[in-house]
Amino acid sequence: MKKAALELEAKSGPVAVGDKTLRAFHGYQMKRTFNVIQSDLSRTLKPFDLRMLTYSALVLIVDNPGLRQSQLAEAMDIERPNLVLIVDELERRDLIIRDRLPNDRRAYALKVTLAGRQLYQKTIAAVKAHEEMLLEGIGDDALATAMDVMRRIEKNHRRVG
Amino acid sequence: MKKAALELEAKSGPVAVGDKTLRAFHGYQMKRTFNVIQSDLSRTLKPFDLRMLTYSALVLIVDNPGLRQSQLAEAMDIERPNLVLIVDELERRDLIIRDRLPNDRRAYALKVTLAGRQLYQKTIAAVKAHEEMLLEGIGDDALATAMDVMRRIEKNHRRVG
DNA sequence: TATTGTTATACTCTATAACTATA
DNA sequence: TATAGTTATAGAGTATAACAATA
Repeated sequence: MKKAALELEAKSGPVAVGDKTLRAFHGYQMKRTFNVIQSDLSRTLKPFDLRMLTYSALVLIVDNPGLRQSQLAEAMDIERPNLVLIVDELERRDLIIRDRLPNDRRAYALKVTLAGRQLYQKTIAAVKAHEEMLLEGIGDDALATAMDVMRRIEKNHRRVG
Repeated sequence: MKKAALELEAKSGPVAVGDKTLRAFHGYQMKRTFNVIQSDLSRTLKPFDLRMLTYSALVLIVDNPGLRQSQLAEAMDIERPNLVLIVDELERRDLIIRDRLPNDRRAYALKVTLAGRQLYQKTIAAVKAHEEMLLEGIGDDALATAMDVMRRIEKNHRRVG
C-alpha cells in the first residue's frame, strides 16, 4: 500500500501521514526528508552497483585526488574504521587505488582510476535527474536558504561538540 | 580530536571538513545535518532513557491517543515489524498501553499512561533547549522556508514512489 | 482474501577498543 | 608518544518474507 493522503500537524508544520491529524516535533521532518533522499538516491545508484557511501567516497576522491583516508573519513563525517571497507570495495573493483605517500609511509593517497572516473561520469546524469526530480518546484532562493540553514545547524553543533 | 577548521567546496555550497577544499554533491549536506541533529538529540534524550525513535513514538501517542500501531508506523515512516520492539519497550516501562479495539480485535489502540505523560512533560524543556541551540542564529523565515523545502522534497518522492 | 500485529532474519550504518607499522 | 590505517565487535536502524488471529 502506498502512503494515504492524511495530514498531521507538527510543531514544524503539517506532515502528511494518514487520515488523522497528528503532532510531532522539530528534527523529525529532517529525518523523514533524509530517508526520502537516501532511499531515492540508493535506487538511482543501484544500476551502478553503488551505495550512497561508496558514491560519496568516489565523488570526493575524483574531485580531490591524493586525499588521505583520514581526511576522507572526516569529509564524510564517519569514523576511520568504517571507511576501510568502503575503500576496500572501491579498490577491489579497480575504481580507485591506494597509493603510499613517499614522505609518510603510514598514509595512503587515494586516487581514482580510469575505470573509476568513467563510472563516475556515467552516474552524473542519473544523479542529476534524481536531484531535479526531488527538487522540482523548489525555487533557487528557497533551496539556497534551506542549505544555509542546514550548514548553520551543523556549525551550531560543532561549537558545542 | 575535534573537527578541524577547513572548508570544502560542494555543489550545494561549502562544507567545512579539514584543511583542503573539497567538492561534494547535493543530498550530502542533508545527511551531515541529520547526523548532527540525531546525535545531539540522542545525547539530550539519554538522561530520560529515550532514543529518537522511542521519543518520536511517545510524542505521537501522547498527541494522538488511540493511534493504531500501523498508523504509528506510517507516521514514523518505518515498517510495521520495526515498530514492534519500540512499542514493546515503551509498554514494558509502563509509559504506554496496548488497548484492544473492541470493534477490531486484530488492532491495538495505543494510549499513554500517567507515567508516560509525566516523562514526556519532563523531556519538553530539554528538547526545546536542544532545538534552540541547534537553530540559534537562524531566522524564523529562513527556518520556515527550509521546512517547506523538506516537505516539498518528501512530496516529490511520494508522487513517484 | 485481506489486514493487524508478530517473528525471524539479514543487511547496512555506526561506534569503540585494541592492534601494526610507521613517525 | 602520537598518528594512519586496520581488525574485531557490538549496537542501532532498516527491509522482507512468512505466520497466527481476526476481519
